[in-house]
Amino acid sequence: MKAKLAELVSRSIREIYPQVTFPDVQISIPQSRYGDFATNIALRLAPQLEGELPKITQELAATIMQNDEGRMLIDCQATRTGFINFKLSDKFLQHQITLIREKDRHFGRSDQGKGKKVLIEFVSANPTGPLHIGHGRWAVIGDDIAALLSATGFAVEREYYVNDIGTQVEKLEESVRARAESREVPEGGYGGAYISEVAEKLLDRIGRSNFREILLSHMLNDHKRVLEKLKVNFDNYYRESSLHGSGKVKAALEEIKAKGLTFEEDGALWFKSQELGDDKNRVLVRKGGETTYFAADIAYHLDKFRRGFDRLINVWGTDHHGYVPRLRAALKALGLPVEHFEIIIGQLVALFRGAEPVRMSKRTGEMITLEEVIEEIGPDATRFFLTMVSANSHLEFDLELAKQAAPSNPVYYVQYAHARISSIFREGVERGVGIERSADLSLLIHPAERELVRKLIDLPDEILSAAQAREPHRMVIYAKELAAIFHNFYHKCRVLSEDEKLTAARLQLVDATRIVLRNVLELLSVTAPERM
RNA sequence: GGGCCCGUAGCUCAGUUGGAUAGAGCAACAGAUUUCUAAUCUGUCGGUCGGAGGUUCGAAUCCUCUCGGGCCCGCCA
Repeated sequence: MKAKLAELVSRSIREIYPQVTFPDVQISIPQSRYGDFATNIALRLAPQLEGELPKITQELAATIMQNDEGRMLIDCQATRTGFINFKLSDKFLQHQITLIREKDRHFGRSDQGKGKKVLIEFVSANPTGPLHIGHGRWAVIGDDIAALLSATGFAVEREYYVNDIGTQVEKLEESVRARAESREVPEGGYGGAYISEVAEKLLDRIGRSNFREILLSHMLNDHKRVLEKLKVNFDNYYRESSLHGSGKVKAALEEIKAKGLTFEEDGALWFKSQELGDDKNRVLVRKGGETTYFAADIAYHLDKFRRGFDRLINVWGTDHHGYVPRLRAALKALGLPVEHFEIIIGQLVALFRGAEPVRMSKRTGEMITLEEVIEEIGPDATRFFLTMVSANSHLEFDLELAKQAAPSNPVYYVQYAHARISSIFREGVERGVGIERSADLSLLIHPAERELVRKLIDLPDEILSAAQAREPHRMVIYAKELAAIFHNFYHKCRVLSEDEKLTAARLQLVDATRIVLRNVLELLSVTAPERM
């Protein structure tokens, strides 16, 4: 919709001011008292044109109106402040109901991505302990971004990088073995209660030569199992060890060496990351000859690009933000397109029960796991709450609120709108009233009806901008707003009534609403219930 | 000490990449159902956008400084 209007505006500008070069036309959604859409283009054009702003604005508005051959607009107002406000015609809006119902599941989707390949890596938690609510947040954000990109025409793969080698894994194994033999866990090992549980479960296999692999599979499967409860599924689990086995780490290091970007000091091999924007140089090969995690990660990201992805997106927790410059430095060193490598940093989650903070310290072992949260409040509320807030804001997650079947709980509020619609159709069936093939949509002239259709048609723009910004929380906001507008409509406009024609028209509107609500919830992997 | 994120209504947060008189939800208060689900709706109350400078026709948004909170600063991953 925005693109259509922008095109109309651009065409009109070229017509009146052929000599002017102008920036992309921005179409915004103003407060409803101004109109359905607006543009500030006259404000931005005025300095170049030397004319008076009101005159330019008015000229442009008049031309736009003339050029609107599709009769989208009923009004196009120039304001004194330099805006041009658009009002869509009722006829145009009413027709959108039909289009939405025709597109059904496809409504909102687009092909902007043109099938470009995107790899999104997220969670990638160490297999050394249970997932916590923070992991849940990165998981949901990553999964939602992937869904948004799919919906906008990208070929997306979800990947989980498994840190299956190195010091942490060794410590894990030592800790489990110690517990299995009723010894104290070694210094710097893992001491949580889950270690004992794992030890107990794997006790009969602890003597096997491949015990470490058994242990790793166990931990990884546990993560998979929990993530599946959240409806997060990965296309690939990429093992760090495979990079070593295939010689990819060595090869990557050779490439960096060949560029003269390494040096030796204290028996270690260093990467001159400082020359490429990092605040210090980093070790690639340790004194003892072992490569670092960083070295493997370089090889991993090189491999991602070599696998043919146009764009890489990583979702990391804020505790890894300091790692960003060195990895970017490494990609630069290898001549990879850093501008196609994005890292989304997700801030932490603070859990509450009402006003009481829930402690989640690893040390005390009293950590609430992600699985416990899902069990307590359910996958829908978990996903919804974890998506609700922008990734770079801290999230205060109130378990009490998320659990409540009350209007103050936004998940229920949105789902209830969908259930209500389903209920209307159920009641319609009882009364022998169903959706007709055609209806006179011009009967939909109530302000609440207009407002509802007006909101429905935003879905494609909302998905597109949320995808481009990698900000799934916008979809939650949209869902809440749409639900609010629907509930308002529901109170003001009775759907099933004596008036058969109006009933037929409203059923179509309500059906379109159902489609949009369901599509949004589906995008967020939250269920759209028919009854509550 | 340095880096990243945050600071907007009593609380939790939006704010479309610099535009109009800064918006929601919750809480509080006052109302609404002979009706398709009251898990709902309507209205009222509520703001020096942490603070100070600066850039601009225009700043919550950009720059500098400053205060407060979170996270990080390893030859761990």
